[in-house]
Amino acid sequence: MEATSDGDRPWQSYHTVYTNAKAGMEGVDKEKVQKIIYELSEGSKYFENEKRKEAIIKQKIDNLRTHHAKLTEKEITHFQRIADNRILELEASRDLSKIWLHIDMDAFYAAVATLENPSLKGKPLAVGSMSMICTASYEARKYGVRAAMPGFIACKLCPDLIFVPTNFEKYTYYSELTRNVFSKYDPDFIATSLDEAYLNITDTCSQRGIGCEEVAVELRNTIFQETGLTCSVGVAPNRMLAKVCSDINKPNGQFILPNDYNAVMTFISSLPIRKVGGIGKVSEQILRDVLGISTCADMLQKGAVLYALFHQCSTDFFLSVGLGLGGTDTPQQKMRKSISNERTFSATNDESILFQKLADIAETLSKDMQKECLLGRTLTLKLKTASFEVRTRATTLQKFVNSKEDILIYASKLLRAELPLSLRLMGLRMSHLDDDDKHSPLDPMQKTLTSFLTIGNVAPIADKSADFDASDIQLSVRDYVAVSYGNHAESLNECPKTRNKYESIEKISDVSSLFDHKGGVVASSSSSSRIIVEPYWVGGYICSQCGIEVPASFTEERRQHLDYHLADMLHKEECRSLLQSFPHKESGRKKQKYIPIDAFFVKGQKRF
DNA sequence: GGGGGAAGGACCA
DNA sequence: TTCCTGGTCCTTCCCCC
Repeated sequence: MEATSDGDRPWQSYHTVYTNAKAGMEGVDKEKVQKIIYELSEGSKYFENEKRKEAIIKQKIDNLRTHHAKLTEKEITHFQRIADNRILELEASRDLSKIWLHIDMDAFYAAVATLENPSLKGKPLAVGSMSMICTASYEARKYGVRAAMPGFIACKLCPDLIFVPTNFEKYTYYSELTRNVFSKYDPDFIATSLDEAYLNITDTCSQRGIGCEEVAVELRNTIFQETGLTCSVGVAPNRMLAKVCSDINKPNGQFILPNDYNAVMTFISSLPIRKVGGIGKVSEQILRDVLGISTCADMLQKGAVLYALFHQCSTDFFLSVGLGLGGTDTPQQKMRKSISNERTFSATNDESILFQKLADIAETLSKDMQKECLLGRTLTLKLKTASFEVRTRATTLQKFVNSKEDILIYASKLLRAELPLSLRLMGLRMSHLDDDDKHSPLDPMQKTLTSFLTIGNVAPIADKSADFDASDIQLSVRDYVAVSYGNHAESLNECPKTRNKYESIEKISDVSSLFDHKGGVVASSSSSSRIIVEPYWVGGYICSQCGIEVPASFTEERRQHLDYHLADMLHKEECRSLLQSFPHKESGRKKQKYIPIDAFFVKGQKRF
């Protein structure tokens, strides 16, 4: 992509991930592929954005080169001492006692499609669509077609390419079959995706008195018998090396790296850094162009300069790669740190379309979170403009949420602040995650319905009979909103941990009966715990709160309108709550000014 | 200076 | 005719205490 001297072959400097060799692409005419990709991309907005990104990386490389050139002898000696000490420490941590096996299903999605439809066997196949390919069969890879490549480019590379849509239900089914087999060799196996896993086979080898090679063969045969699918396996003393090894004899093969220091060091000495997980296109380019590093062994030789130019954690990683070290212990169950959903669409600046899409994404995210019983506190809106510029905007909430309504209220606010804008992608991410159980039923961060009812202004038509106990219905504001959407409560029930919380909720079939004549909120409670509901559409098109008329076809406008009233109602209750918490001051003071609803969404604002 | 939030970016399949 | 992902984690910067 950078300015090139060979003006008649500009594609040679267009670096894309698609031109990197992946298993099954060894015999590909790289230049031909590069030329086609270049010609199809040139002049597009995507291309322009790639150029922009490339320029940033080039600038970074130039800065690092300058920094490198300025290093004094004294500094290099200093950093060499640090690197030498660190290498000794890392070496001391080397553990050659474990046998790790990495298993990777061969072109998994494409293989499942072929299994279901044998007529596809031997044909170039792509799983995905014209906009993006998830996996390509080995026959397609011969043409340079690969995962994460746009379908229209793949079509040019391979005109006979057959497209098959994704089917995650089937992938999950076959993945489960493979996992049943994995658990027989290591009950604590680590699944990294539907088609990949790490197995610690140390115990299996010693208990059965067989070698790791035999285990690998047996495992692959069993997988094939159980699923009809082939896989590739790598065996090594740690997970980093096992992963590299499984890629060597793909497809349907295996590679064993013995648990021997010399074998590991010989293997690693000529290994290109790009083969190592965690080193991608950018890291490879920086290490190569700044320091001339291309193999793992180079990392050790350049340890001092690495420490001088990069952060310690990065350099520690580089040195451990140079020593062929990797994870050897089975890690504790890794907690998910975030959960997200995003969608690409034809670029548009039509706000109604954008808000509708945002609502769809919020719904998907909410369902995903509820399935995993997760609550989140930081919501990030991701936007990709028509010119491929990516922006993220985040907000941290005062409470943990996972309902579509909560997510949408805050997401809409974030989006509104960015408009007008022509977008081609929107995404929502929830981070700052916590387990649902921790917040139920008495999470102090969440407003309970009990407190809601005792605020005073939402007149509780509480049944004061002996069997009513407000603590029985410790529902948060989130719950209150969720319950008010009848079908939404059902989706919450998907989560077994939360199901009990909602079992006592009576489904409200006649919504209108729960509103007073002014359209206000009425709460009632009895042993069956009747719940507050939100505004509704009188006659199907008149808002019960403000009387505005919005036809049924204006789905998004109606949704936003109801969201506004809900947020407004909650907000007013908060204000009243605040006023009531200082009753002794109220009489002597001017009545507190109504706080604008926007104040609730202001970044970082403390909410009472 | 440390912790936490926001924004951007790298990596992977 | 047109068409370049989705998900996650990490790093960096900045602000506040």
